[in-house]
Amino acid sequence: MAIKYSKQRAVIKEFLQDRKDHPTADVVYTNVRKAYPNISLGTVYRNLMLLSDMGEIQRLRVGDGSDHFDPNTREHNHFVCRQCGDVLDLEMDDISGIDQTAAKSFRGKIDGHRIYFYGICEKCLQAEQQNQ
Amino acid sequence: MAIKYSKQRAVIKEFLQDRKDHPTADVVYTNVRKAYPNISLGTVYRNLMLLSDMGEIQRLRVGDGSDHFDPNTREHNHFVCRQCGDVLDLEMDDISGIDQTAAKSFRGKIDGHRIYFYGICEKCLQAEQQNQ
DNA sequence: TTAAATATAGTAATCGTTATCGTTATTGAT
DNA sequence: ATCAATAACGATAACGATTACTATATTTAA
Repeated sequence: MAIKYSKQRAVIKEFLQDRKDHPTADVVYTNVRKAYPNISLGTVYRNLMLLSDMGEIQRLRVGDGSDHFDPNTREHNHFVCRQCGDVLDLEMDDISGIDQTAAKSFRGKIDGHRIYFYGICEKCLQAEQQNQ
Repeated sequence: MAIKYSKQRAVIKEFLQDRKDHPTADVVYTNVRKAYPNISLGTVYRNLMLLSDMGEIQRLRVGDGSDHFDPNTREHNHFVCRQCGDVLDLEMDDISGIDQTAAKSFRGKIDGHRIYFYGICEKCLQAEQQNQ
């Protein structure tokens, strides 16, 4: 099961690299389709999974019903807007110590975590002010 | 749209209270069915959502494909076992300050977060040792 | 006790994702 | 360059979790 090159996979990865948001499979599909009209949704899913498994991208399950994909595999946190649903990067002071903090009171092996912050994003806050 | 009492909702809530794990809708359904054989899956879903909306229970989207429900609405964190998929409570030192830490470098309004720790639970660790 | 409103069971529909399958593309060896 | 193997493709069906629909039953306040 050696991995072979595919143009489709290259295009999908390239598209992801250029986005600062964290698109869902469907968004990747509709966009990649513009340059590559007969790519199939299954191919998009298969490659997003493959890229995640290879550690070249990150799959985010933010809890809004569909998976989001992040080309940045560095450990970092995310913010989810309750209004528009956008998923944004959230750079912050290092809190990697929380795994140890958690381990203190837990009788299993902790090897990682995911944090999702929720609230209203800058864009929605501004729109809110305009409508008042 | 006032909320009316329903025996089904009471039974669902009661069942949840008695569980220390965090069952999915389907688990709630198959169990509640034993005492209440003709309850419908739709009713279980509707009431779990309703109870979440009313703030009487918590919906957890841990990223394993189905929602889990927690009768404990207090703010606390969770652990997800990579092996058996169990979702466990994880009591730990207060880290509620992370919302402020996150806010420092973010230009939106943060009003909460969810943290999921991942790893191998105690039960699976023990089973692992037995098989060696 | 009755009428309005809400909840139910049963079932169909929807949505995101995964699996299947016959065809096409990549790759390493000739 | 040609070939055979094998991985990837596009199209579409299947799947699992959740939501929507509808006719009937239950709750509730007057």
